[in-house]
Amino acid sequence: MQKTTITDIAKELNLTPSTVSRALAGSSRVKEKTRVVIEEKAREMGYERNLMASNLRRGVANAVGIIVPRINRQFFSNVISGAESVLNEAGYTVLICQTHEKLEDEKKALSTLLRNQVAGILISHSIETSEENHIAQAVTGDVRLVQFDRVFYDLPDAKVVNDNYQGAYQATSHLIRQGYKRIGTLAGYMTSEAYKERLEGYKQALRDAGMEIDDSIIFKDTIVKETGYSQGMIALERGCDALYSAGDFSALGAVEAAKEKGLSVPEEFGIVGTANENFTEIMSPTLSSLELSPNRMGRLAAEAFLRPCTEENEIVTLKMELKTRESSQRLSKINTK
Amino acid sequence: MQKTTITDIAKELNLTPSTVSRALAGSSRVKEKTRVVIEEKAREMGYERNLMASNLRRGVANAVGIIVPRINRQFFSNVISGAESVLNEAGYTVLICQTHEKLEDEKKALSTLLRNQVAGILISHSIETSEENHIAQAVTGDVRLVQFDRVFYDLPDAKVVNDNYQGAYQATSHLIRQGYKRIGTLAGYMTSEAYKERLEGYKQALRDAGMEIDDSIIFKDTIVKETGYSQGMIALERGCDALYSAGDFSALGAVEAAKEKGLSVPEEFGIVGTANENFTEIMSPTLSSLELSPNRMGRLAAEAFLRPCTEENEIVTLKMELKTRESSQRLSKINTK
DNA sequence: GGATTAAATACAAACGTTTGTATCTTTGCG
DNA sequence: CGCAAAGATACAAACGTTTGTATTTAATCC
Repeated sequence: MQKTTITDIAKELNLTPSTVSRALAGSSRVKEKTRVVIEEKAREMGYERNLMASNLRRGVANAVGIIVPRINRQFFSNVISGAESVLNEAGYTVLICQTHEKLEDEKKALSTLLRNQVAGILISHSIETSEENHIAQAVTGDVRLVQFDRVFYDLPDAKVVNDNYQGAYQATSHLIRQGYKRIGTLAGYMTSEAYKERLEGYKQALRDAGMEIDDSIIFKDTIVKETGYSQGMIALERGCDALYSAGDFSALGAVEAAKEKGLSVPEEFGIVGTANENFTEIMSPTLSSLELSPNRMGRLAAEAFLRPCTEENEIVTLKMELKTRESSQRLSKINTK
Repeated sequence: MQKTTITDIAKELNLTPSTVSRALAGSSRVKEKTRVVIEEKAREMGYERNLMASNLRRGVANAVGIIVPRINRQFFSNVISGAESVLNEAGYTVLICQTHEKLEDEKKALSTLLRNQVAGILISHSIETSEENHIAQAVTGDVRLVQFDRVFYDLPDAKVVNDNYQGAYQATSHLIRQGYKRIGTLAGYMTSEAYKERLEGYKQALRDAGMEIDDSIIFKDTIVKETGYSQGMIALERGCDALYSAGDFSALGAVEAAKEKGLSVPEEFGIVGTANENFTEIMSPTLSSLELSPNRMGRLAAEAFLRPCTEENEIVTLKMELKTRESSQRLSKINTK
């Protein structure tokens, strides 16, 4: 059972493929009446346009690639989900590649997508990626690039990012207002602008409150639970009574460390995480966290791609919202109002 | 800056496109020496095979589609992740579609994938999907189908499923051994074979223990936290002292219900969930749960697709492993050994 | 050394669409 | 009625590969 082609339809109706093609594309060059007949026949014969042929002829695929470090992270899968709805709506197919945080895989992914003639690439680079050359040189001419979350500001394309600075500032200020005196941070990977910005927000909040910045309680290069635990331990030993963590998993580790030290949270130790993972509401104590909007980020990234002649280097920034929960709520709610 | 084609390379070397094509495909019909020269030139000119053209000519794309209800569910994103590694390794591109649990979207996804000439489709059908006709008729001749997790056994293709029956049986038996006397179940959606099987496993465990099966404490058609809470409430009112839940989120809701009723877990109320979501270890009390192997399932589904002439209707079953945690561990560990 | 065979490469058609140009119809107008 | 101008459709080339067949070149043997 061969798939039906426009040539089949044309033969059936004593027309030419070109007319059929134009009819199905809704061109004004074919008479209303014949168009209806053609559409009817196409439906009847179960015609489905062969995208390979169409794309080949037109020189582009209506496919868009998305490159993320890991698809099975809550944040990224939600970004993808958001982008996918918008892109499907607009008639695009979505190709998804993971880099597993490896530069090598990122290069492979770019090349795969280019071979597939994608019309655009939405990318959040891997932790291993410290410079943007391979991205710049991969994306030539007719492929539109959009970066999200983890971005290189030097590339001339649209970007959608979290307002990491503002978020970290807000979280840290909150801890200060709660009366914590020695506030450290689990700062994450410094290869990523996102984490650098969070660190800056943290620092500025301390400065604005007239508090000292102590490098010995700024912990870098990790975002998982295990290292959150070990770095949390060290932080406690160095006298921290609060931490702003650039990730929720590391915050979780730090909470465990505090419990093990016999400290009560939030009375003796306060903490705010980032990302508002689903477990933050479930754990005990519940974890205060900065809420991101991954789905929204995905939608916006997709829209930035779709927008026809957007100005180069447009940057969309998404505010982060602090969800205050038990882990940092030392004063009663009334007092803080 | 036009992309280089095999014709460009051919001209440059005074050869024909066919020779270049064969050389790059590693055909034995071209001399070793010229192949090296061609490969060299191809690299030098930055050649990348145009997949649109290649696929068109060969009649298939080396792309595989994956259809899941939701990409941002821990379980499915891990399945995808597993499948993707295997498929990428084998030179396939992966197209991902979500159905949002809607039949309409599922049909759309199938049609999208077929238009893209995918070589195969890995699918886990939506909750709304109660029969398999649209899948059967979509997948004609040369498209290989593999179902995973939620499957229709009537379709003649490879399947990868969890051993739901065994898992539920194991979980329920565990609750029985712990001395719970009136064990209900949050059974999930009956449109899915997976949940039906879990229900059967639950029933059989009760039967084998000589316990009565009471339909009034078998709750159906829900897997989220909110309904877990409300159904949990009813279960408690009907005298349940334990529940096997076919999902972790509904189990979470039931735990909340028990807490609200002032019952201590696991002393007065025991519960086991399913899926081993990441929050099960984090919540308090920690939640016993049946562990699935989504990544493994993805890999196996991909391998089933790749396997050349596998027997039709091959079914791979993955054992579920009970992770015993606080929520069901009423007897001391020593006693249960 | 010429005939026979094998190895290497060239030729050309095909995949199904799209699209610029050419041809044929119809319509409107003087 | 005849002619120009639209209007509608046909023709044909092209997109970049792949692949069966034909042709050239090199190797082998008596």
